[in-house]
Amino acid sequence: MLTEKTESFVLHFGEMASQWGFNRTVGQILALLVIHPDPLNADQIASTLKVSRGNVSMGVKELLSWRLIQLAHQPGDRKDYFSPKGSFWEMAQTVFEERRKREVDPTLSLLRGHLLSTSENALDAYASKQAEELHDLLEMLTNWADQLNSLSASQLKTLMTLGTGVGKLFELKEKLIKLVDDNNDRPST
Amino acid sequence: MLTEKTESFVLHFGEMASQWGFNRTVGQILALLVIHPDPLNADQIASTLKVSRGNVSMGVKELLSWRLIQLAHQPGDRKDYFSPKGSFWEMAQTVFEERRKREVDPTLSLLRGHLLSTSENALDAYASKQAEELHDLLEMLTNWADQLNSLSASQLKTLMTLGTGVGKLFELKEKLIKLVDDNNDRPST
DNA sequence: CCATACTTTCAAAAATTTCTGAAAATTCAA
DNA sequence: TTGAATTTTCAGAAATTTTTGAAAGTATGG
Repeated sequence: MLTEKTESFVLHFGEMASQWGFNRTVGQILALLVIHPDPLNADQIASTLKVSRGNVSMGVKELLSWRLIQLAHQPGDRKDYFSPKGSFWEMAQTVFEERRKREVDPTLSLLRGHLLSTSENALDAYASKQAEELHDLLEMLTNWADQLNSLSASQLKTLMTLGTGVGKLFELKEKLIKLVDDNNDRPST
Repeated sequence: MLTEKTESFVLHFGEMASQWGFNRTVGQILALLVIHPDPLNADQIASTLKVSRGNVSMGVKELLSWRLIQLAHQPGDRKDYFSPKGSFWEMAQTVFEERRKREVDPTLSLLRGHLLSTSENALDAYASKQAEELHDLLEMLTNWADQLNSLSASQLKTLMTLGTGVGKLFELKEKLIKLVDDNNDRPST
């Protein structure tokens, strides 16, 4: 039995789930486990979310395969109990990494394939040029994402307490960019 | 008529499209326009992708509403011709920004709602604590994303030519973090 | 105006995804 | 072993999303 606030939280994350590569039930299960202080078993999840037992079994299996939740047992109870695994940040890191593997890496491979083969006509030549540009952008973005993703929870916490300090870091970065820009613009003067 | 390479590119982006909030046809249309050196009209798109005229009309309408493509006319031809609007980076910026508005901002609002209201019981108290933690993480991540998203194309290009220099920036950042960490850890020594 | 060229709309069909629930499989205490 | 408790599977049902294509709508040159 959920309070109104909690229910809205769970329903909202059900709706958001598809954006993150899960279906609604999977999102709701994760949300429920995250806002609940104690581990829950599959029957509790099913009755709370009003979905079938089989659906919970599938959802829980998927969340385990993403390593977003973990299994535990209560003494004297044969049921499986589930709880979130790691902090929000660790969960986000897991999802980012997995999605990069599933979606970005294959795209980069495809684009590299385009670069290797030579083009016989003008259409192909233009396509190759575009493929290269997209490849470079994607590679650059994934590099940045990897850097961010490699931050430990404690490093992130520090950054968060820094608050506007994060902005400061970017100001610094911009100065550096400007410096390089200027060098590039007048290499001969 | 697409070459094999170009066709694989278009089909791949059709598959990827759902990850970016579009349907397959919309992804294929955008990919086709991006890889093609000249603007195409709706009939050309429909016959190349082998989808109905109506489907192209819907897809093109959506891409226009996202400002990812633009409309132009050829002299002496009443048909509408379409071409991508802006660079890959500008398109990525557009999609990021729109998705933040549609997906992240509502989530932050919901979480803030949880923070405002007081909790009557232990379950609610725990839920509020979790909501706050997630809120702070999301807000921090969107701040970073906004900073990255605010880079101009030329700034980005400079960063790309820097190559491993990007890594250097992060090393610098880590030194700064460490500095603050150390101050926090022993405030009295 | 009108006729023609073109675009949009949208109800229904098709395709795809998700969910259910009964049956099969597994686990474990006795 | 056995059998009760529990989980998993998966074929079909339900829900949702996408696509089609014919009809309605719009614009333009004559």
